[in-house]
Amino acid sequence: MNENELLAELLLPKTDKQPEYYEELYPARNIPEGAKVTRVAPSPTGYLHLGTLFTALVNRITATSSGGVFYTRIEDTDKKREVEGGIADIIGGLNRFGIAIDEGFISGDSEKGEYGPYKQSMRGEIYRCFAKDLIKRGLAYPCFCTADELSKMREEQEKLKVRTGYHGEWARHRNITYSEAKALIDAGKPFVIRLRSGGSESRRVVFDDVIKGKIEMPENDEDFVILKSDGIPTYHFAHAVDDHLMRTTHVFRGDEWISSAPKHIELFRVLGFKQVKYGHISPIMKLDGGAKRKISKRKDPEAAVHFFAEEGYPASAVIEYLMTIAASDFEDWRRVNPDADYKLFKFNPKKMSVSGALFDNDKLNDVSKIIISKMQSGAVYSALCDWAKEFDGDFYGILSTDPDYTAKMLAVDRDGVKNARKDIAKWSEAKSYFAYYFDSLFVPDYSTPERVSPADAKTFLEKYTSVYSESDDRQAWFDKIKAIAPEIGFAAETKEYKAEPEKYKGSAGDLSGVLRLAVTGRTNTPDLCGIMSVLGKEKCAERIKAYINNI
RNA sequence: GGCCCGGUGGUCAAGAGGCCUAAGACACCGCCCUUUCACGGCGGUAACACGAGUUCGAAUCUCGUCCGGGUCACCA
Repeated sequence: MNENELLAELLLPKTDKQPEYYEELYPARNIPEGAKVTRVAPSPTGYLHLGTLFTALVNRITATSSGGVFYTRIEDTDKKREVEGGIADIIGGLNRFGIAIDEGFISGDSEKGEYGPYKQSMRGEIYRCFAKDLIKRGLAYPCFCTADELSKMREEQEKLKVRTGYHGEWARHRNITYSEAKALIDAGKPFVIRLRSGGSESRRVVFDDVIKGKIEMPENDEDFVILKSDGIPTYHFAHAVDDHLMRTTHVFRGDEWISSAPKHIELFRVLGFKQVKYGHISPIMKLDGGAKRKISKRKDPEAAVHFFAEEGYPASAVIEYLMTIAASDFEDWRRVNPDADYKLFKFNPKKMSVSGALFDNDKLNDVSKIIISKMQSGAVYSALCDWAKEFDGDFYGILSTDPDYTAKMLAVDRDGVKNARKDIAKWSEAKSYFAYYFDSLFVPDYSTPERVSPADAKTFLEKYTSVYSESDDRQAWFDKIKAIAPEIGFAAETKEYKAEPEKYKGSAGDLSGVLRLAVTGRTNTPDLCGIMSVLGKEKCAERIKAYINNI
């Protein structure tokens, strides 16, 4: 054995597999030409965040568009930051948003697929095997520096105004010999394994980012850590080993990774792996005061995807909105395919924005309104109840008191209508939106519309009450309003009023405004005729009476 | 500070030297339609960060400035 082999045995004595073993264990995937293999590799240090969902979506749609595979891998190499239940929350969240997972973790505690294990903490031997191989080939070595020594070194570098980091002359253990290492190990000193970088700051690495295009940077020359002192790999090393062995073709990840791409590229090279393609995604931003900044899980409630569930945005609305950010040509496609599943959209990473998009709540609302407006009342009923059950128990109690009534209420202006209303954007708005259907939520408004005096309103409502019949269809219902209009100085037709406004006090439209106010306490509601028929004659009469008595 | 990435209306964005008098969507405003509210239709306000250069011609190419973001860990 030569010195390097001796060192490898000394450092990782129990690791006995060769890289070839894993290469054979995880053969090239049998997928069509051009199919892309992508993944999302969350670290269970918190709950599912918007950025992770967005990244997952982009990876998912890339795989789907190319007939490839999308898998999940858990990056739990940092035990200190791990959060209980994190995996279940993240994977469960992905599931709820309809991000189909072909392989890897499909729930909080189960995985499937031939390329596992899909949790990094279960892959220790694999990393060690590749690290050992690097040591044997003289491309990695142990470093015994303590955190303290490292920070002293850093201070010194800062004082000298040289680039900080463990590189070149500063790489203290770079030339450590077998016997030196052995002495330190025998003395019980902990160590990490560092890459012996062959890079130079004066040379450039160039890579073609599938989103951002050509990126050119100085080579990595840092002897960065690949195996931590507990034998667990750093992100960089795990990324190279895992994505190679799992036969990933494309890695879409947050653009905060751009700066470490040279490290990754060097790793792929020394390990003899085929370089994966990178697509660096710009972060979703948020306006804070006047400044744009990356959405933060600490400051912004919408950073945690849970927020959208609480607000009651349909999961599909959030995805639809994210798609509009992900692909600039998505909305064009949507116009042509208004009802198609977004998964059919052919995603082209070149159409992704290179600068970070500001999270636009107005746009989300609009997208969500469109989605809800297209739902039939049955679907609205179950989605609304599901939401209320979880987030607004009182409202759920109200909704479920009389399911038939609730169903009828939701059908107004929805089922069998050509152009459905774009009204509510999220279920949390429903309570106030539908308030007038329930006495416990109803808030009367005893004002009158602009062109209608309280006296006329009273007269109109008194006349109207005597002729109203619950069985009136829309036409009959409105004919009755029109019949009364001329009796009190209002035009029966809007056109008549507009033609000769001085001749009338207003039009039948204004009078229906009175009726609306009396019955619903609102100036803005869906089809009033439909509402009144759901409410029932008695309830309507009661509200009208109260209104008359109070204006 | 070094190194990267970016900068077109309030927001998302189209744009690959002449087709730009700069598309479309959201928001906002107006009009039309309309029983109300919507939907829909039509229209409007509003942008190439700045400065040099290259070119007959620049939103587009180059350089500089400014501004924003990211990153410089035994975190991912």
